[in-house]
Amino acid sequence: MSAPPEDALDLILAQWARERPDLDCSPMGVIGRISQLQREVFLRQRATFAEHGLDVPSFDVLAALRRAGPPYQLTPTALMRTALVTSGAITQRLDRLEERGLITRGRSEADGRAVVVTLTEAGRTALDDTLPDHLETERTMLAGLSDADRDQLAGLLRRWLVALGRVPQQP
Amino acid sequence: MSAPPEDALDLILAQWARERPDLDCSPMGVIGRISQLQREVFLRQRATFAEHGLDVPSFDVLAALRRAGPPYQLTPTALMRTALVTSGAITQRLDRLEERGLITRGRSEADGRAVVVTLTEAGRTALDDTLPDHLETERTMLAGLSDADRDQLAGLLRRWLVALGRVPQQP
DNA sequence: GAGAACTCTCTCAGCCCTAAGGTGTCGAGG
DNA sequence: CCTCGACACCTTAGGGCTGAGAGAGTTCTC
Repeated sequence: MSAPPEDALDLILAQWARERPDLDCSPMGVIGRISQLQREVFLRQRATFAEHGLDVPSFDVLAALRRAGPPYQLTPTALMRTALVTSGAITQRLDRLEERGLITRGRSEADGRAVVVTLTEAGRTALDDTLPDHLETERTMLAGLSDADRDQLAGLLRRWLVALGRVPQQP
Repeated sequence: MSAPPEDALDLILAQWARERPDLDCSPMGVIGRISQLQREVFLRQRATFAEHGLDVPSFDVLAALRRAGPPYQLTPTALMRTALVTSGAITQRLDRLEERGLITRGRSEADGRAVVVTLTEAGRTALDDTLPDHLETERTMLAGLSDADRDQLAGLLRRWLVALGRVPQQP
C-alpha cells in the first residue's frame, strides 16, 4: 500500500498514522525534515569552521561584514538583523571577535548611540581563507541532488520564506 | 538581467556576487534558506507550545513517547536517537519532565543499565491537548505553498536527507 | 527649545545545550 | 568464572543564546 520508509520522518509519520489516525500530520513531513537538515548543516559547518579556528556565530558576523564590501563596516544593529539574533548575542559575538583582533569597534560619528564595527585585515584574511572550504562543504552536502533538484528546492524555499513574510529590508 | 531580490538570501547572494565574483556561492541559496526557515519554524513552535505550558524540547520528548504507542515507554537512549541530542541533554529534559509529573523513570528489568521512561496520564493529556494546535501552527506556516508544492518539497527534502546518510534505524 | 518617545548598545540572570568524564552493568572469550 | 571492552545513564563545567532592563543619545512634537 504505502511505500517503505526512507528516512526518519517517514517512520515518524507512520507512527502518528497508527496512534492518531484522526489527525493529518502531513505538515510534519516538511517541517520535521527542515529541522533535521538544519541540524546536519550546522554540525558540518561547525566542523569546517573549526579547522580554521572559527565557529558558526563568528563566521556569520565576519561574512556579513565581508560581503558588505569596503570599508567592511556595519553597526551591531545591522548585524543583529542579518544574523536574526538578539542584541545581547551580537554584543557577545563582537566581544569575542574584538578580543581576537578580527574586528574593531568605534563610535559612529553620525549617531552618538551607534557603534561601527570594522573588519580588520586579520578578520578579512580569516574569512577569505575559510570561505572556499565553507562553500566546498556546502557543495558536498548538496552533492546528492541534481542541479535541477537544487534549483527547484531553492525556488520552493524562497517562495516559502516570502509567504512567511521574511522579506528583505534594504536600509 | 537578473530578477529582483525576493528574499534575504537573494540579497546575500547578490552581495557575494559583487564582492567575490570568482566564487560560485549558489549552494548558499539552499542552505541559507534552510537555516532561516528552521529559525522561523522554531520560534513559531515555541510560541504555540508556550500556550500549553510546554517548550520545544519537552514536546519533543513527550511526542516521541506518545507516538511509540502503549505503554508509552522508551529508554533515554532511544529518545536521544530520535531527538538528535546528547545524552546529557536527554537527562536534563527528563529531569524537568519528571519534576512536573509528565513522565516517570524506572529501572529496566531486562537490562540493569537501562532506564525506562514512561509517559504519565498527565503527560499524555498535555501532549494530546497540544498536538492539534501544533499541527495547526505547522499548517499555517505552510499555507503559502500549494499542495503540489508541499509534496514536491517534502520529496526533495527526503531525498536530500537520504543522500546525507540520515537513514532511519529500526531497533 | 523642552519634554516625551524612541533607538542603540550593553549588562545580567537564566536556560538548554555540548563535551568530557564517572559509575555501574552487560556479555563474549579465555 | 573472570576479565575486559562496550554500553547506558548521569554529572559537571562551560558556551551561546534569550529576555528584561538600564544608560546614553536622537528625533519628534508642540
